[in-house]
Amino acid sequence: MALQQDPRQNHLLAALPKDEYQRLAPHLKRVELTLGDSLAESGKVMRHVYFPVDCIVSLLCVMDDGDSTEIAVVGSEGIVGIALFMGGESTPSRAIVQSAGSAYRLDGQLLKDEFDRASTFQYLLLRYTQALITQMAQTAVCNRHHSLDQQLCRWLLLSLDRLPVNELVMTQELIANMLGVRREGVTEAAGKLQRAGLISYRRGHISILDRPGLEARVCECYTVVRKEYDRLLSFHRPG
Amino acid sequence: MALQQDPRQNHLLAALPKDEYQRLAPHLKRVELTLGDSLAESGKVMRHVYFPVDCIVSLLCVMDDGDSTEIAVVGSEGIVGIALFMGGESTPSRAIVQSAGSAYRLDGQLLKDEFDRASTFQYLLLRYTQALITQMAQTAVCNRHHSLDQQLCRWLLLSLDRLPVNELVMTQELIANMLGVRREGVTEAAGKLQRAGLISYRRGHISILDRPGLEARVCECYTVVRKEYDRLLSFHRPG
DNA sequence: ATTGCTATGTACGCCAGCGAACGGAAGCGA
DNA sequence: TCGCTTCCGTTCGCTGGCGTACATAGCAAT
Repeated sequence: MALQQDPRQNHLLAALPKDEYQRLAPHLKRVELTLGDSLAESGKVMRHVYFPVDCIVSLLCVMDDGDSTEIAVVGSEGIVGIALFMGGESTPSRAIVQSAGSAYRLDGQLLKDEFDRASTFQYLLLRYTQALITQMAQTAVCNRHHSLDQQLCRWLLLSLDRLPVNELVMTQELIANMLGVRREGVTEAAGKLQRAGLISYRRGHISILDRPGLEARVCECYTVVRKEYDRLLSFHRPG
Repeated sequence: MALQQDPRQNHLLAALPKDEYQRLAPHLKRVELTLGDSLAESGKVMRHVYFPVDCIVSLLCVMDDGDSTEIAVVGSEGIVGIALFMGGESTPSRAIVQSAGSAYRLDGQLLKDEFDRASTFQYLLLRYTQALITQMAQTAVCNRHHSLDQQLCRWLLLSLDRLPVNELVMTQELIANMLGVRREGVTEAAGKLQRAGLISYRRGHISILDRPGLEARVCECYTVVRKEYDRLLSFHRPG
């Protein structure tokens, strides 16, 4: 159905006034992304940005020894490729598809041109970037102060907020990569949540059974990020 | 002497073309900052931005239980108050003076006006913000993967890069607050560095004796941030 | 159904950093 | 000079997460 093909399922695109959107629309190309796809590599100049509609993209810092840590996630509320309008054209982090789905791709130069019109688009992208900064800052704090259990809750909730369904396709191994911890640690933490009846796990599929229960366990980091996203990004879809 | 009073000791101001600088100059007010001064409080709307010249400002996330963690530091290469041009007007983090010195203060509305001219100023501020993002991301990674010893090295080097001298006035208690660890942990880590002849500690004063030695011990996080700052912020002072 | 791979569960020793408690010493002010 | 405050050093037991190793169990392809 038509709605399924609407770029305006992405919140940033949805918030654009008509004229700005119509300038961009012809250049938005729908792309299907599958788990593990890379949208940006460390230090590599980016040629496009991506507006997710129903996928989730992780921003990961990768270390010399191969260990990685997720520093933020992006879903339909955002955009992948902020370095293009911030001016750096690349970042030291990678962008990896964490949950398969669709996105709309836009050429980097067109993005910059529209950004430089000092339009609503610029306003939206900058506010979004500030929200993203908050997420990264809170990730740093959480890494320092909170238990793996709580971090897993935070991670699950952040992912759920960006998905239309209550299930995510994700192995414990992958979650461990995201959080930058051991796989065994995730097994144990997930086991606790499962025994508490909050989630149900089966071979690469996590179902959330009791979201309020998760929210009761999660550390404040999730709430801080959530509120800041609401505050900064609660613009209305224009007529 | 006159140079001491030059706002262009701040690199961002220094990089402005003449006309843009002259629009701002009359509104830049020099302020003396002392250790512990707060330039921004969590959630509070900011009225000014600050361009440090020889002080260091820490951006801290404070948790409900009072624990805090530094997510980035700002010196003469940057600006405190990015939320003002990013659009949010406030952030969930605090900005605290970590090393006393001077800065130039600018009214938030004037900043926004100049930013919205889509001028060099905007270009510089956005690039700086991207560098800051890298610092925050790398802080998150470092918090996850590296030992307190290495983090202390990283912290010392990041601070040194922003100071004209080889000594910092800083108690171990404060460093612990910044890093989000116990004071005893800092004592131990600093003791190792001292025994290795890299630093010398005396009651609130740290002298760096062997900077290459520190660089040899520090984790890659420092290097990544350093390189990204160099890459993004190596613009020339215009005639 | 069998095979084989991948995902998950569990166990064990290890260590960095935590929390708490205390002693000593450097500096400051009276 | 004395006394008080702040800062630094050290200890001890504890625990969360690490590294390693191995055992089971879904799922898919043959």
